[in-house]
Amino acid sequence: MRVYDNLNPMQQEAVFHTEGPVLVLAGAGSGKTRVLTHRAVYLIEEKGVNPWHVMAITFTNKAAGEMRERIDKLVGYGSESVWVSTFHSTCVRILRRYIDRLGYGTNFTIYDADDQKVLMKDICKRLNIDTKVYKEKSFLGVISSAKDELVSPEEFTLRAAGDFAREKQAAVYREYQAELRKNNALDFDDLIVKTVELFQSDAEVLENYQERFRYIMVDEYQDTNTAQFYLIKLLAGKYRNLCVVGDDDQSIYKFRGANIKNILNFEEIYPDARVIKLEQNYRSTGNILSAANLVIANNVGRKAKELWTENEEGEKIDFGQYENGYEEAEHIVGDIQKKVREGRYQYGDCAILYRTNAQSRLFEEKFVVSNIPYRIVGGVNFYARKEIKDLLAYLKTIDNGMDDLAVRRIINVPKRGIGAATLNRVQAYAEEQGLSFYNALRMAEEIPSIGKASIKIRAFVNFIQTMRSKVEFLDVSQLLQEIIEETGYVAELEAEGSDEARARIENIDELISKVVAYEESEETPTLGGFLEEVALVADIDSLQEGSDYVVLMTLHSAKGLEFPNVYLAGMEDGIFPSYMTIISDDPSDIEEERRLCYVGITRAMKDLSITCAKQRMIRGETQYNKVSRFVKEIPRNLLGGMVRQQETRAEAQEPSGQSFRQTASKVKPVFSTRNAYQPKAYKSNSFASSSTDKITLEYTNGDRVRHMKFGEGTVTQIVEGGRDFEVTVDFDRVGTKKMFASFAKLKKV
DNA sequence: GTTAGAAACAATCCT
DNA sequence: TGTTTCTAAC
Repeated sequence: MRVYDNLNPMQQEAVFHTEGPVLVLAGAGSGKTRVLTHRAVYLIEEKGVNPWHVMAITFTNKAAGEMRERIDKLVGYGSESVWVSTFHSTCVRILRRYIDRLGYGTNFTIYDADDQKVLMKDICKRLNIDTKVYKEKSFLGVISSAKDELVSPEEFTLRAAGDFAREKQAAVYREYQAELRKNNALDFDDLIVKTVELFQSDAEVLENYQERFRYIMVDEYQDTNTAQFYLIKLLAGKYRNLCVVGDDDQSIYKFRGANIKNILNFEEIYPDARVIKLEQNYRSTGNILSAANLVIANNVGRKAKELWTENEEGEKIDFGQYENGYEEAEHIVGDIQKKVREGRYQYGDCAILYRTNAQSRLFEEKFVVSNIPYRIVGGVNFYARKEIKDLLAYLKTIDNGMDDLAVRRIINVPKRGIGAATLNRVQAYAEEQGLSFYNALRMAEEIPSIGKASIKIRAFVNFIQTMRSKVEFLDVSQLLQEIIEETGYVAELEAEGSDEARARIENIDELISKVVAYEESEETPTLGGFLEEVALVADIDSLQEGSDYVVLMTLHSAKGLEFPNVYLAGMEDGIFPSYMTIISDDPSDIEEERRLCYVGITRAMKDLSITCAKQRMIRGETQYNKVSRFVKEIPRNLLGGMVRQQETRAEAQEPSGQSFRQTASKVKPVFSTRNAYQPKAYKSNSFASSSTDKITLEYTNGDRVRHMKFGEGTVTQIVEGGRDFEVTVDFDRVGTKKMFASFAKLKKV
């Protein structure tokens, strides 16, 4: 029992109590992942449970990957049969096997937010809905919430009777669902909903999985929505060995349908549940933890618990208010630079957290100019970029001919001279004949009044048919290469020659390497398998530990992570808590923001800095914001830095006509970096790349190279340092800069 | 049918 | 400020 000796008594109880329902209320940094992994190990090694019967379910691939790794390390034999997966991947796996019992094809496609929007637009047009009055997005929101709550189109319709607006939504929902079925596609929410439907309608399938998953563990239980709740309830229905781990204080996904009652009422649904609280925090210093406790204490209706730690008090929390967002960013970047220079931290120890993705831009500019390696998590997903979606649409079309959306996306990309008028005729014909869009294309010659366009369509169809016939013989990567060749997609971009086109080509190269990586990681790689993986990756999944770059992300993305040195930026009323929650008439909205703040504070291990700005540009307008109310909930004695004067201070003054640079010096505290803010030279076009390949340089001393931001220049020096190169370049426009090759992405010209 | 430039418009957070 | 949609001219 050696492994378990490192656990504290509460953790041990959670690990050893294997039979029946268990609720583990695990505060931030209290070692819940350790509990989960050790529990899996205990089941297998001490209780003799077949690994095959053990399931651990999470929300992100990253969390699942970490858990898998740790279980593999601890379990001697058979750990690979433990089912460790996310909710969505789990459901996809089940549906790929059995969804034909619900009348879908098992090669269904998964629609992302973009696809949903395109589809919805189409539906609104068809139902004669004025999208100026009723927005597509609001319909999608309504549908998504309905699905989170397991409300079917039929039930929605019943409930809507008598209410004009609701009836309209019901009609849209019905149409939307019918269209998905026609395209043999599922949206994200459907993955869960359809699995629950399957279990409810097919006792044989349910029984099959109940038998398999005799011991179930659920991570981040406070984030589950109603559909996920039923999914778990059904699965655990037979053996009832269900262990859920969560923290009501970290419930921050109400907007996504998370139902906090799932965790708050667990004991009512499972009266025999054992409840275990983990309250010792191993992550943060005393000061940081006190701040977190005092902030969250302002919420009402929580499960009583208070974190404590044996760690030392540590540094005070550094607070600073700055004139504007630029100075805030400058200070933070300067502070990181300083701490790294002093050897206190590496770049990889530092994280900047903010409320909205838009806030990342200012930091990015500073990092680029300062030549500090950084990585932004979130924002536009790699797989949502135009060029990537185009190529994926080709693969999808080859994989599933019923996915009209994919076909429409690429039929005229690259330009084939097939225009809207022609497509409308094809569409009409398809509807008339009850064909899918693609099948209508195949019969182009039959379609009246389509004329010469049918020749162009024929060429496209032939291409797709040829590719389909090759699926069996070619690897996915070969398939992709051939698509790129035959369509001339990259060639067209090369011809264009703009910076943007070059960036796109880089992305396409990265897509190719991702395909190759997929083929290497999988025993039996398939086209469908790749598309599936792509549909389910989140940006956070690609964050790898041990890489030395500063990480920037939203507070939401940061949940579950920890960093030695954390910055909470933009702590202003109106930003955090957000404007939306301040004007909301539901007071619980503010509480959710406060929980988000709690999550943010508890990410920090040793150093925490809180910053805000007096004025800030939001969508071209200057806003003047007060210091966040959450900051005021932290007592002064825990704060260091330039604090005090701010609290009594009234609103910021009128903006003078001066530029930011000039007003800067008078308020700028501590670390005034020498380089004043430089206006950006070009449109920022940096793409954070996740490739980890060992780099080789395509240029040497004296070569001409191009940098995304600095333009062209001449290489004057290359110094090898570890697994990277430090390159010195004399740029035509901005002078000499030193940078790391892996980060600067220099291109030989 | 395609393109570029102008006008309109937008309010977090995400698997 | 940044992105999407509309319009007009090729």
